[in-house]
Amino acid sequence: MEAVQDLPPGTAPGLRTKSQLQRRRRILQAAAALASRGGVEAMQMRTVAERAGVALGTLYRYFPSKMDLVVAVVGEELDMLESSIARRPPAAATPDGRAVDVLMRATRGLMREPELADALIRALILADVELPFGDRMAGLLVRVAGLSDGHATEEQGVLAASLGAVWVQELLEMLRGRRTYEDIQRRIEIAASRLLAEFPASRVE
Amino acid sequence: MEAVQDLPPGTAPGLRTKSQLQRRRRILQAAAALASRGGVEAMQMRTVAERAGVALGTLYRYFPSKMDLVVAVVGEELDMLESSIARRPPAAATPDGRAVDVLMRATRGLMREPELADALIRALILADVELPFGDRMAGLLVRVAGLSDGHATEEQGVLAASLGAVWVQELLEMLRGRRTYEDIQRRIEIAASRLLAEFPASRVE
DNA sequence: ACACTTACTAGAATCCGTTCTAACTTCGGT
DNA sequence: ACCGAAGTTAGAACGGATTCTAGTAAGTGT
Repeated sequence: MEAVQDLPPGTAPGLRTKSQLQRRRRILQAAAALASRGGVEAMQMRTVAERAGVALGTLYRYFPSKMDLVVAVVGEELDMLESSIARRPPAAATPDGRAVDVLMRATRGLMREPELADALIRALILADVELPFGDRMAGLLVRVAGLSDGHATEEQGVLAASLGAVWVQELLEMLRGRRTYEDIQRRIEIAASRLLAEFPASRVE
Repeated sequence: MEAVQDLPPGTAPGLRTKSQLQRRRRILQAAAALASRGGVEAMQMRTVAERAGVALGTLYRYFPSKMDLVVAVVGEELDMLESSIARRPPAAATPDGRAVDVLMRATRGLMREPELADALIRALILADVELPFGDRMAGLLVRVAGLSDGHATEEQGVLAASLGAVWVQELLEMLRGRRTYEDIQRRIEIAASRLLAEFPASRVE
């Protein structure tokens, strides 16, 4: 139930030897693979351990709880999203257009592995841990909406975070089978147009 | 993992005798009491059963899973919020003002029992069940924002639901200790002013 | 090489949600 | 008053996350 103090993203410190990095990698890989089909329930700690070729105790040394493991997996997915965005930045003309673009791209990515997505999103919401998720997503949106990374207004931050919250909620509804991709797109567009409309400038009609 | 088919809100059908209603009541009461301190983890099925003076099997007959139990408890809380609002409707002049009023009133209510709130919110978000929560809250917001209950635009519905999503997210952050009441108020106001600003009319500022 | 701290392993043990069993009650109809 | 269906009970049993234990391997400083 506690935070992952060690092993932050990137080249995780606290991992001295090469074999430890590899272990960590194997674990994350096994976890993601298992979750990809079967969802959370398929991703059992014993199974992950076994599949990663690691003792249960060791798994727990690397990830003190299942949640921590899930959070780490999500972190990797986010890394991928960010690099995808860096590779091919959203092209829309308006800030809200760009934000929608990014969110829908992420949505498509998640839809490709619904079980994984389900597991990840739920776990994230549940997480007691410092979740780099909401913040990271909000930061990403602020950035993408076209505000110089560092110095966003508080208001801008709040609005970006709000859009992120809406998105997460819509994803959950989708996972519950109550939204189609098109639903989400439409709804996110509506919310984004309100939340991220240009600040000082004109309002298109 | 499944929905509560029987026992909808109000006078729950499917409960023939008086003693069954009382059992149900005792269970819900015990559950809420346990969750009030100690949160979800304190609300263990065995404990609830014991404290309600009911066998474990019976508890499971009334509420097929812990989640169903939590959902029922939340339902009761929502009933209370709605009746509180009916008693003393929000007075603010603008739709977004009224929405903020309602949300902050709900926030205060939840803050009074943080452990309970934590348990309930998380469980709800997790729930596979048809959760009358998002919808109920969104409907409440639409209503309170001053749109004739029945015939809200799709856009209005989306916007109300969005504000609800933002609120839930902020609550979660609060429960994680990352927001104060004032934070939430400020942030909800910002989001609401964007999402629920008068539609055709002027924009202040 | 040696001692020592730290990491890893296999497996048992614990905790809690959930399911199952067998016997006992309660209720509605006759 | 009696019968069968449905509701209850105490308690055992099962499954999966998490914890604990004792012993083995690996890395570090001297």
